Amino acid sequence: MSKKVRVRFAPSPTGGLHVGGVRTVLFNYLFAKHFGGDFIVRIEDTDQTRFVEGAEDYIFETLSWCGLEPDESPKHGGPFAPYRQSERKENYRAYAEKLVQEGYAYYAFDTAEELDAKRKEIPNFQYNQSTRTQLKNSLTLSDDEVKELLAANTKHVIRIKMPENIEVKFTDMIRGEVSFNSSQIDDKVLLKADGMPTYHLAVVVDDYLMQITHAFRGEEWLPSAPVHILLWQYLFGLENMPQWAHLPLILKPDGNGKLSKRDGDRLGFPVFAMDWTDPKTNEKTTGFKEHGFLPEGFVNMLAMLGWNDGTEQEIFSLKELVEKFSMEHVHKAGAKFNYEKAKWYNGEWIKKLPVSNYKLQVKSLLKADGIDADNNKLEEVIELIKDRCTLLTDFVQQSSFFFKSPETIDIAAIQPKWNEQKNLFFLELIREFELMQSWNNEALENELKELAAANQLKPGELMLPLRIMLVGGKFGPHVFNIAEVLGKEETIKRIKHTLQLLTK
RNA sequence: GGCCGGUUCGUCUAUCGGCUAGGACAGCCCCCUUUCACGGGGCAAAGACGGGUUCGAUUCCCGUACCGGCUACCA
Repeated sequence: MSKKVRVRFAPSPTGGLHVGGVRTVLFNYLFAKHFGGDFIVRIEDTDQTRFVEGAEDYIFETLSWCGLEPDESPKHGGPFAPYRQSERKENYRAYAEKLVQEGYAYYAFDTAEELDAKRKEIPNFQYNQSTRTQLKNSLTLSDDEVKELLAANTKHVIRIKMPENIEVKFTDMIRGEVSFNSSQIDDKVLLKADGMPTYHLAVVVDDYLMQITHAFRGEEWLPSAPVHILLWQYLFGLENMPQWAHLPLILKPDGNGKLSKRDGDRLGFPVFAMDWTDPKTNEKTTGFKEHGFLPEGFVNMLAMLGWNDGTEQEIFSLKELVEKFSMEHVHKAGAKFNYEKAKWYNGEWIKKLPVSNYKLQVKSLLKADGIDADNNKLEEVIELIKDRCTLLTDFVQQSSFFFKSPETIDIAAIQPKWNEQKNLFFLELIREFELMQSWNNEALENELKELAAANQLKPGELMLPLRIMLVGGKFGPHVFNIAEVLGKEETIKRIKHTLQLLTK
């Protein structure tokens, strides 16, 4: 590669960032960093009617959380500023005018209402080479009429004049050669009546101006690729065009079709990376982060949705992904999103990462549940239970009994086999526990076993009742580990409490 | 409808003409565990269909079917 690799992610700030979007960012980032290149974020806010307050900040917060920091962006600055298309508005008109002068585009004066009416009247109406001769534009109007309209500041757009019957082809990094016949493509608007460019013009101009070498985007863009190819040819030369890669789509888990926010709501899993509240409707959508995902797990899961390293390895850190990423192993077909597998990746990272990486998050999760956990004790507890958690939020349920007495005791689990002999045993156990000098896992286990033997009871009959007394239910790590962390006083208190419930 | 893309176990995927089609998630069974998980072992489960090309096709070509994307002065 002769030129420095430069890629861009070009979101429009219209709402929360969806997994498909983050995956596009990820592949951009991995590709750029693999080749020591730059990762640029450019905000495509050319549609002022769809602007949503806060969406841009949200995008950057999401990227930070994922560990995918841009090298250049409106937030990070850079030599090609500004990075917001609304602030680059002045750039575009000249290119559109140049296209008109050279005969590759034309002015169109039809109003949106007129075109809407056409669409109602004619099914599948398109503004294209067969219909443009009957519409109000600089191809049908005389030069004088056009000049007059322009001089009178008549609202108008600039449309590309699609050539007749030529093959437009390009080589996609993922799909190989893709070709289109220009006769099938309509005369897309390049410059809107408000003077803003459409995506089609803006993406070409800015990719050129920002010296983008490789352009990744979702597969839904494939049909408009020929428009972009032609613009490159007319404006900057095909030899300067970035290499395109159209990424496969992320599909809904059931049925078919693109994954949407609605699917998550319907099926009960997140679709956005982080919580997003729509400022207009106040509708809140929860994200992977708040669902208890670690950025490592989230990124790992996303990377494996459409890529593999050619081996059977599935767990990768970001650093490893950067090292190993290659376009040859990007899958062509769309992938159905599988939340169970997503959680598995996260569970693997919970087990793999040092507790210090996520201790603070668990702490605040507990706090939200009314538990103020001491740091040292929390770390001890997390070590004990992390193997049984796949989401950070699981820690609350799995650890709350370490910090406060269980709210409910599953007495039904011990009552059927409960008798006076066991009652006496536990009373005796309390006395023995009170006398113990060293309060630890093994000592406690030995104590219980010895006492059981002396009373001709099987330890197995006593372990479950003890667990229920301390935990409240049939779950959690080794019961003596729990007792050790709980300490003498609390352990005895909980045994006494349940004993009371049982003798009622 | 038109154009473009896609098609290997239920799901994510490996295979770059030699396959007893491998792995992972989910499922089922067993072991470990005096709870629940984790972990270990095992079982079950796939090349859409039809034609070519070839000694040999999951792999290459063509057609069909099915699925998806696009078809805005939205990105």
